Amino acid sequence: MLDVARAAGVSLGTVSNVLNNPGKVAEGTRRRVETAIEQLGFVRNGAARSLSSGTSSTFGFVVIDLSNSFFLDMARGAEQEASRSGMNVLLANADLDDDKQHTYLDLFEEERVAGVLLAPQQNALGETTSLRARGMPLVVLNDPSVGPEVWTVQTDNVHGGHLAARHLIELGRRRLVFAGPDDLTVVRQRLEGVERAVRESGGAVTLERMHTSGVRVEDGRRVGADLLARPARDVPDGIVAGADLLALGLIQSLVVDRRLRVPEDVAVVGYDNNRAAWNSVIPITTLDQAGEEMGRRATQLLLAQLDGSPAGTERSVTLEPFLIARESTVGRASETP
Amino acid sequence: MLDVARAAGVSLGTVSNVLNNPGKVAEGTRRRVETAIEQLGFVRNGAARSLSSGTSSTFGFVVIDLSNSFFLDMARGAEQEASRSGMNVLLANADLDDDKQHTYLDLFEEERVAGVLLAPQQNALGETTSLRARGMPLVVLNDPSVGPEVWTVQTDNVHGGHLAARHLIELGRRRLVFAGPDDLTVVRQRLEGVERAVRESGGAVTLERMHTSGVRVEDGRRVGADLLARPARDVPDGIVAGADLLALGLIQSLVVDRRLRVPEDVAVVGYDNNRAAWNSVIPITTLDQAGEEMGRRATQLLLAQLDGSPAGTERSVTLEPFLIARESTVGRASETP
DNA sequence: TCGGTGGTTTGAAGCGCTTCAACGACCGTG
DNA sequence: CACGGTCGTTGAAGCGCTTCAAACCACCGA
Repeated sequence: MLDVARAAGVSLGTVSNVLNNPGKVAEGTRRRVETAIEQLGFVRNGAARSLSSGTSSTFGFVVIDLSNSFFLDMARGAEQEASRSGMNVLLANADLDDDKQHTYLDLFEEERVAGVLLAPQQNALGETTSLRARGMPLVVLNDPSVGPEVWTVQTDNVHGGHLAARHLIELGRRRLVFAGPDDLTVVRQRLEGVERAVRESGGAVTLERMHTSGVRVEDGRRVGADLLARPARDVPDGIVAGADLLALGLIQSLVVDRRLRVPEDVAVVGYDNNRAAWNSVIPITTLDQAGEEMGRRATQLLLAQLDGSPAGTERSVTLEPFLIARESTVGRASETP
Repeated sequence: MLDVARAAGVSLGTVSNVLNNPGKVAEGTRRRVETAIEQLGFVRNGAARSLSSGTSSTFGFVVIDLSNSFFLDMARGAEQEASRSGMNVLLANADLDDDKQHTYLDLFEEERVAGVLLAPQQNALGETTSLRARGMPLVVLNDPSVGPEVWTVQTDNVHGGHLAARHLIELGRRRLVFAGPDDLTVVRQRLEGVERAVRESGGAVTLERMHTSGVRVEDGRRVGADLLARPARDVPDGIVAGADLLALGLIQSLVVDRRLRVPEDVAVVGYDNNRAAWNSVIPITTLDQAGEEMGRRATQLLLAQLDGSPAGTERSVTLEPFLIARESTVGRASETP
């Protein structure tokens, strides 16, 4: 920077002003400095800048699994919102590994980013509190298990489950199945919503719980094989899958076998609006959690924290998921993309 | 850090040594310092560290489109390799936007990361040279259009196309189609390989070129619709799709229609080994480009640059893609997962 | 007793920037 | 003509760390 100053015949402070408060510098001087910067190919040292000013223009986003398009949507939303305020978002993929999640949170803390977003494995409580303790602005996305002192953005999974089941019931389905694993809070909440919808039907609708060991495509295929092995009277006419990949595998096994038609015999609803859902042979009706919107809102909360949020600011945002009806429940005709 | 020093009754330099050269510090002293660090919840300031030492422990990876699992694989591989040397990888998603790509490259340069990985939109030449000019270590992945002065990791697309076509020919297919857009260098190279394989067959095999406007699922469905509209004698018995999503859409439209069976009537080969390929109703035979391996090798090149690479070091790595045979060509029996 | 030795610890000099009090030149005003 | 105000500009004081020459301190063998 000193070189630039010399080349332009001004002092260090002036160069700094050109960079940070161009308004304060006289037209001619500014132009001279800019030319010098250009010619010397000067790029200011961000480390020095943030050390000196104590601020940074980047947010860190630790994502537990970027291969899930839901999380990537969040990242995209965060990026959008951040760039509106001249901020950047750097991503760290924890790849389903708790240690990595930890490592990256530490890294962002060391680097003194302006704030941290975290879309964690379930139950990130331990780490998040230690960050907050050091006063690093933090927003947690999609983790229902954190305490009220943490700023969060979530979706209402119970409501989503309710919507899914009601959709099937309104289509005339009476024997429902909920398929999914036991060990994910969000899946349990979705089930809760389904159960409520069934209860509200006043006995007209039955619900069976099918357990899977995870939410992968294979788990879904296994559910499909199970259904195909049943006598006709035990086959449900509507299924809510705990996640899209599950629904995808299920539908695939039915489509290949061809004895049970989707949606004529069995209507299927997924959850997440994963890319997988729209790329399926039979596009899957699903609950959109508006990942981008979550990312945007989370970033807004982060910005609010930076501005020394007014005391009354709400720390927690809950978004309502909405149903996207596709072929897997309503058939080809009335598809809404 | 001064607080830590005082709390432990030592000098600043000693605390720094505990952090960076623990071997140099006497057992007892070290323990005292560590306790103090623990108690005060001290986290060293990365900005100051990298300003002072002139080094950083993080790499920046600018990815043109993280929603493509191929690129995510690269990121995963880079991460693996980097962590073996105690480095971290921060991701920036350009989201198919050239400006963002530019912005993030600038950001990483400002932040003085230890090195930059770039998996660009085609033809990133302009930017990469400006980075190299400033001496920032850089490795470009998967862009055939950069010059020889840039360190790169690539795959041999011509060879991949050749493998794909040979696979079909060996299965007895004689009327081939190559489907894909014109405007992607990598796709053109794949076509080149296919053409060579056809030429090598000495006239026994015919090749038709079908143009698509992109490499999305819809483009593939359109190809499928086109085939279905043809009289039987004009239907190919083998198709090489320029990318997996294309193959996916194609297969879907055939599966739903059911007049053409895959692979009995038409065998389909994709390219990329995208997640979409293995999650397809009929798992897709595809060419794996070993994204993780690319990420690992790229990181190795970066590390080599940091170590002041010995003069003779190869600057460019080309990996051979390999074929993964799945149902879409070999049917259910002989699937290799 | 004394210089030598090697393992530890110290403290001051930066790293490249931002910030801010202070300075100077110039203007309009009383 | 002196004076207070403005607008631009300057330069020095840090920001929190690493680095490294120098100091220190037993302890050893001569």
